[in-house]
Amino acid sequence: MELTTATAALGALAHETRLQVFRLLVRAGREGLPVGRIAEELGVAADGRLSFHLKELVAAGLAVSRQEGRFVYYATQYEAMNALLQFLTEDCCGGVPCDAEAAACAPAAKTKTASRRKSA
Amino acid sequence: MELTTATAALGALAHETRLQVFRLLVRAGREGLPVGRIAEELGVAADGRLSFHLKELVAAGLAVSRQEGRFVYYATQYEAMNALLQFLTEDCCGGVPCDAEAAACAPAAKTKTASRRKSA
DNA sequence: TCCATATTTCAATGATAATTTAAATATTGA
DNA sequence: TCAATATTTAAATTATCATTGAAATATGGA
Repeated sequence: MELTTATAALGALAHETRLQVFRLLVRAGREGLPVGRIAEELGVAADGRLSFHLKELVAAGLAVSRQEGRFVYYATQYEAMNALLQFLTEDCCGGVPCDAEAAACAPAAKTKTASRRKSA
Repeated sequence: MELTTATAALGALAHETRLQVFRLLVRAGREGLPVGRIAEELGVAADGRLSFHLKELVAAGLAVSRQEGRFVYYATQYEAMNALLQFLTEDCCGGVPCDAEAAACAPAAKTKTASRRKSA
């Protein structure tokens, strides 16, 4: 992962509403949630503001959207999330064994591939 | 971890210089690095700008500083880092087994305690 | 086709964060 | 105590981001 990409992703998460949305979507799994449902769960309005924040998450690569009927679903891009977490902890403590583990979260519905990496 | 705390931490990381500093410190381990060395490693000036960014990391709880002789050392606050990563992946996929693992990195020099959490 | 629901877009304003420049503080050794 | 190294602080400018308010687009059902 590139520095610029990581910075953009972190910037997208550095906002209370977006962070709440992101965490909600992480919980929601690969199928995601429609905008109205996101708004409802977080107790915010489904207006231009939320739309703006959702777009920011997509622009940063942390989420994807798809239209389904008259609803637009947003879902976590788990690969990007994992790459970001790994980027942050990379070569922790200079490679000396220190219980470092790359964070990983992949939705069971889609794949059951173990995400444990070689701990180097 | 609280939403506000996490947002602040992510905001601190959402800057190219600070992100580079953070990753450098993660690699450096608990003893950390003096400011001049950080500047040298990253190829940036050890000026007010770097000082400002270092302070931001400390303010966000992601780093700590200590004076040693005429040098000021900065080091990763691993506990905060781990808490943040855990916060981001919390209840991934609604608790359904999906290879979710809380990220963890603790410097070997200080503790060898396994940081693997119950994967729920 | 017309209305209602769902979501997005845009332009303007207001709020925050980063860089610059310059001066200040702290520690060590001569 | 003077000079040198190491790092921080502050005020002003510039750049970037978020909110507001209102209009626009899209889909499905009556």
